[in-house]
Amino acid sequence: MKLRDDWEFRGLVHQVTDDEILDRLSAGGVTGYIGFDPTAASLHLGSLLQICLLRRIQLAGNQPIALAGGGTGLIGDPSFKATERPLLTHEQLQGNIEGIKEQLARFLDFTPGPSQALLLNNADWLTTTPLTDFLRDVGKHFTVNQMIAKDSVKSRLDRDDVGLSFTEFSYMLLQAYDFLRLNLDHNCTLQMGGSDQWGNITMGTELVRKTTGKSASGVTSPLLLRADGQKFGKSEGGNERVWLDASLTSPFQMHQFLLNADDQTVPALLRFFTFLDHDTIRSLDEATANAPQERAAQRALANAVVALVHGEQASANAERAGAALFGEEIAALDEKTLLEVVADAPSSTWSRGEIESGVAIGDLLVRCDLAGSKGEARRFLEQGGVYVNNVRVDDGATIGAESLLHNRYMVVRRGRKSLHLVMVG
RNA sequence: GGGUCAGUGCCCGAGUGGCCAAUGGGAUCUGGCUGUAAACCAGACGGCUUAGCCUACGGGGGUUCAAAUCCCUCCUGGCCCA
Repeated sequence: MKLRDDWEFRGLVHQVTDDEILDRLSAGGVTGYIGFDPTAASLHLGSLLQICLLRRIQLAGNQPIALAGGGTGLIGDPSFKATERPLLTHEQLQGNIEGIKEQLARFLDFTPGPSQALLLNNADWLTTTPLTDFLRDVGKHFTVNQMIAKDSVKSRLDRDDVGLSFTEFSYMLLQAYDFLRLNLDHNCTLQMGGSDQWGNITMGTELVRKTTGKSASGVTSPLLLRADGQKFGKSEGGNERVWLDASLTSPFQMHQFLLNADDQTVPALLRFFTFLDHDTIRSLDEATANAPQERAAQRALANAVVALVHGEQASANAERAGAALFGEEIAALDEKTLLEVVADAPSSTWSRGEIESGVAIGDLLVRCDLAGSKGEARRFLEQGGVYVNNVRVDDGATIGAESLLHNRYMVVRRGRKSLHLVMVG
């Protein structure tokens, strides 16, 4: 299977600077890079698509470079952002860089050879290049006229309530310089990224061409949208992203998130985020069409992605926990299984005395962090959204020792998916 | 620096002295229907010791019986001029 055919099947290509780049990648021997913004200490599900691209080119015999944006992170990418972003402190940035470098390293193969992955940090050259050299060598190749014409900043320039600082405006030059440096130092001839990076990527290919006289290529992947048009990657529990760091988004939560993917989006997710072969993907498409309630595609997706990010064991555990939580009566579980099922849920430890003397359900919710205030707790109760050990509880109820499972545990649930484990200790 | 317009609840955005905890939309949350989906329907959506009270309309001060609404000042941003 040639890379070109695979990528076309998967729909991974949105825009290319030149179509032949796909043939060169298919043949192998190309060095390509993707930059990762250190805006947080962990990468998220959206970045996983980009990570997979690096992995895909490596598997096809090319050299992938994962570039951590330690230098560009000091500035901030304004592409398609509605407002100016506050600058990260050097400390935050340093911490974020450490976090994402560690994550990136898990997905690529660093064993020496022609397609050995590299992990670089653009702070290494961006913070050491003299400003005057930069302006003469990089800035001179671009006109402000073309820079302000970019779609990525156009909306900011057209709006009459927010502006665009020079700092952020200059970002595209820094990214272009990254490409040039990688081209000169590592013979890198390809930059990939999400479709929002197209403008920045073409700045880079242009700079390489003008400086070296040689051509460089760019490939972008499509933006992933849910059936309702929302950007993919928000978790169900609010506005938080789905992180790759297990301490921010547990394997169980990630598994649940993917399991809940809607039918319209699953085919794309399977193609973007998994390495399953084409026949398997096609049969999963059919399964969704013929028996959507089985959610075979969602299950395969969740298992594959969690296994990729967190390992086979974590994936199996997450699947088992979900099955137990949504399929069986929680009170029937033995102690060991119960603890596995709620392993990811927040928990709190209570004294036996306070449980035995009875706790008002409203207070319980607030203390378990399932309600932000007593007023909110009352609302949940009135709406019938509160469960103790999967049994609905009414407002005014008092919870006592009789609710303890195995004489020690109590699973408090708000709504469909918000859990809390109460332990007597 | 000068002029001018603006800053409202998570976001957008009404409100120009009392009827404003503040219309509306979005997001979010809960329930219903389903497949632990989507769509759709219903409700909620500042806090509390909840027939009431407290805190809120960029910050501070003032006028008034009474201010998100008027005045002063400061901060922040857009646009125009220098």
